[in-house]
Amino acid sequence: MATIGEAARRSGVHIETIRYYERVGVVPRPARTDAGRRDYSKADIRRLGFIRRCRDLGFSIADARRLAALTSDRQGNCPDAQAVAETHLADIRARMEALRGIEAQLAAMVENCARRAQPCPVLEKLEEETGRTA
Amino acid sequence: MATIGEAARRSGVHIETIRYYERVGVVPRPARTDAGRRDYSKADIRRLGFIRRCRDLGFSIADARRLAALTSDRQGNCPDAQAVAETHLADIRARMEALRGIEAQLAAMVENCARRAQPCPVLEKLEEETGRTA
DNA sequence: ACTGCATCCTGTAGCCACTACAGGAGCAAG
DNA sequence: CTTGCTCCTGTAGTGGCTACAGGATGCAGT
Repeated sequence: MATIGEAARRSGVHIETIRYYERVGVVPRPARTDAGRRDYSKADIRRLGFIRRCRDLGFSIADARRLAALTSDRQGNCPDAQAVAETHLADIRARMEALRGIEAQLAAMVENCARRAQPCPVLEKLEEETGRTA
Repeated sequence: MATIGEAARRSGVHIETIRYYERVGVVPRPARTDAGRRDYSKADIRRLGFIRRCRDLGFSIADARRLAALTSDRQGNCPDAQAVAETHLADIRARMEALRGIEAQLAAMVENCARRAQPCPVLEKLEEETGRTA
């Protein structure tokens, strides 16, 4: 059993974030000491680490909650976990695609700047009358 | 001179977003009709389109405001616009890098799922005791 | 026993860039 | 004159934290 500070150190989740996770129900409420302080079990701390790894991989809190709920019976729910991961992977790839497009446009603008083009290529491009990109 | 609805259609910025932009001061307050309705000039609408193109390229509102302020005297301020664009480009590239790492990890997990690995590779990976990725 | 500091508690407000109402007023066509 | 569209203001919600304010507790050193 550990204080919130120890749980934070061991799980890699900030104290304030741990309390936030508790508030939104993505981690269960831990035990309390007689004085009313949070008291974390090893399982609690493992759960915090699980959520952090989900977040590091870009999963939403809602997805992290879903994935955590699947950890109880592993075998049967693998298709569910796989579906969550695949949907997220598709989303990540879409975001990369969008960034690639932006990157290309910005790179072109900056390159024209380097060529000392006149007038300013950045502002020229932004003043262009275009339809929506998105 | 145009209503907010026309300005929205022509600039590609939603009505609610236009009012939001006015509130945060990234576009100037437009004229008003006698009845108190917003009345947009061509310059106003151009400015809205400018801001939208900035946002489409991922610039923050603060950057969009800075860039818009530079449009008055073009030649002299090109280095300023270039600096804003270059900083943003670096940020975009960093984000792409982060997504690439995530994409690789997710792709590996999902691929193992396809191989019918046991136990569930997605949950296994998330339960690993790791140091922080970020 | 007392002092001082670290850590903990709750609750609230701020961040970004919108988005979604609620509740009301005007305006143009049939 | 009614219907339905657009417009107005103001406020609250989204996600995922982060940063206080203002107080209580715990523990080490003297």
